[in-house]
Amino acid sequence: MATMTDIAREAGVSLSTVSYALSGKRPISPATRERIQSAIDRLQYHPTASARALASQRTSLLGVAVPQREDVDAHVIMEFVSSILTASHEQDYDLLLVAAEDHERTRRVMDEGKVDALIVMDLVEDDPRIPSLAALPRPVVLIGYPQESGGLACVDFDFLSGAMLAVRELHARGSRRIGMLTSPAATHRPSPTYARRSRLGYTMACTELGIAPTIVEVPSDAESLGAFVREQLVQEQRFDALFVHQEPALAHLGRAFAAQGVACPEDVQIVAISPEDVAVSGPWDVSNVELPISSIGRTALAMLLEMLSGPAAPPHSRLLSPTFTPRGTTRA
Amino acid sequence: MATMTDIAREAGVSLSTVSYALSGKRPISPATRERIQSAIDRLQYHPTASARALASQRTSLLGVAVPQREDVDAHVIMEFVSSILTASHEQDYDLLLVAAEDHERTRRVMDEGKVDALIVMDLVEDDPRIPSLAALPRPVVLIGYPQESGGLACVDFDFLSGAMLAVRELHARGSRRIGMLTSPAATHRPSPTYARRSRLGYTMACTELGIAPTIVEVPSDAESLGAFVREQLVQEQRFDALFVHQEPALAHLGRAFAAQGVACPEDVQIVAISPEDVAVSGPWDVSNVELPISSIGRTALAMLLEMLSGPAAPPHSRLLSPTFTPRGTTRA
DNA sequence: CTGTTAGCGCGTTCAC
DNA sequence: GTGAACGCGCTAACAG
Repeated sequence: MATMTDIAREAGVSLSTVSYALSGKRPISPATRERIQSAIDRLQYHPTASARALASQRTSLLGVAVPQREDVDAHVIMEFVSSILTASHEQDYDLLLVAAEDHERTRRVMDEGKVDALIVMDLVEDDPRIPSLAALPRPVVLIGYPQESGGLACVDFDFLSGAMLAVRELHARGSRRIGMLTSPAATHRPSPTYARRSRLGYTMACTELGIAPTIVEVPSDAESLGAFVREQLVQEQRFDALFVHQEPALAHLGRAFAAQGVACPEDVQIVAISPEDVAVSGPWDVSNVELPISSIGRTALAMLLEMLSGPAAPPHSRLLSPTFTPRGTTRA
Repeated sequence: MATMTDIAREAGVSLSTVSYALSGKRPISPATRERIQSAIDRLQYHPTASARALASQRTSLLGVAVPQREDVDAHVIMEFVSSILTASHEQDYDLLLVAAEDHERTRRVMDEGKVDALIVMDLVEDDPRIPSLAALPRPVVLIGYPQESGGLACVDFDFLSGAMLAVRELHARGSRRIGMLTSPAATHRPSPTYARRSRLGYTMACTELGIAPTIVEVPSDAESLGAFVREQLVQEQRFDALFVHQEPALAHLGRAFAAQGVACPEDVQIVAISPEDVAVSGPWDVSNVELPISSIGRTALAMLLEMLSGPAAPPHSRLLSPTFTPRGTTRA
């Protein structure tokens, strides 16, 4: 491997001249610049990352803690990672992956200066990692919005506003018995930070509109959802609209509607919070409040880079605003 | 940030003693070992990764080139990454992610010594990156088995043997008109390295068994597969068994069978090549030849580490042997 | 068993 | 505009 010294010798100049020619931090005469470049090409020179990192105190690497638990949607994780990866390459950073479950390792990666900053995905309420992350000397951004973030920067979708928007849209389209469908709250396991927020937003919107909130928790399998449709929609006719915050339920719900003759949007309107692709991939095209995965990823990265540039802005959270997209499951 | 020099002073020993105490490359008396450890704790010392990398010529980082194209299954990619991540952590390596599409960057990461070795996923036939990868001075392992691998190490599932196994199992269970169902060969786009191999295995097995091979190419949407079932299975009764190498088709196929009254496994038996989770996630439980994603990932990592340890074994490929799991779509 | 010393390759002062 | 010198924090000979 050729070093800068080799280039200097080969080009007949001094070491620092090569350095300045490469960094551009000082004007270099076109002539020597030329000879240096040709030496670089000839010797196949590439700056050594670790030497550069040692001298400059920056690695051009960003850490990303990715969850590996079975119960988080691999597609969503992949889209987060992918958006962050693309954005970081644009800023000339590479990504260092660590398993979120291995928090010891996540810490080490920061402590040893393997990365310049860190993004942590899949935060949960009362996440035990928060104090430890807050104590780190380098920038950290959380994806998720825990109630107690320990002063850490957070980026997430604004689930509260999103839920309110969904309810208002259903209300504006004539529905008055608007239920919320969601997964059973896991009291034992840690709960994602968004679970509480969407419920709260739903309840607030109902209160604001003067209608009674009803949160229905149903497991995400076909049988449970079939039973829900039969009992609560067909027999009791309890709801004329559903706000669904439960992505895996959407497809089953659509089939249950079809099987049991529930007309949508005539009998029951539906608005979901979901990424666009799951809204349109099932048996029907679901009107939704968009969950902007890629935007969250890009925003998290942008925030991290701002923090790296300098402690300009005080620590804060960014919650992405909701947008509603009417599709086949709501009336005009 | 405390440095090793600080520790040495604090513990009243020499710099190298600290280094050796940490690396364990030299016996240290329990007494001084103790004082060093206490100094480390007291000063919150952590070795600096870049300095260590510069001096030791190894980064403890492995590169992984991940594809981001829409047409590769995010789940599969995620499972590859996840298995490699877990395995590398076990060997005390971290993973550096690069976008496979950005091959320029992939090269740079190797050339600048940001990683010790590289895994490249999602190889295609005549992959243009192969010559460039083969010229790299550090170990490279491909996931995939291109016809011309340029002497690079490859790891993949043995699709040829897998297809043969599938056909034999169907034949052993009484089927004689065994068709192969797969995605249309994209003549324009690059084709994954496994497409040809499973077709070849299917054809070879048929020949071996003295039956006529028929490869049917159907797009993976519900309509196309419905039409296929109606025309070729219900009307023509062309096949009494299908070997399916087309994961996204399985669920649609199951629903089409149900809708059109094709009895499985009575009328038509089915064996797929697929990961277990997709085999059992659809409307039926499909007998399958397992596509062992995690094993491929772990094997690729193991191979990389062997290459890093020393050029013991000559360059070679590893193809994982198929296993058949009977489920609901084959007879006893 | 422990100290001393010279690099690893690059960044950044200084004087020339 | 250019060259020499030192430091980043750690590793690994080479002594003792």
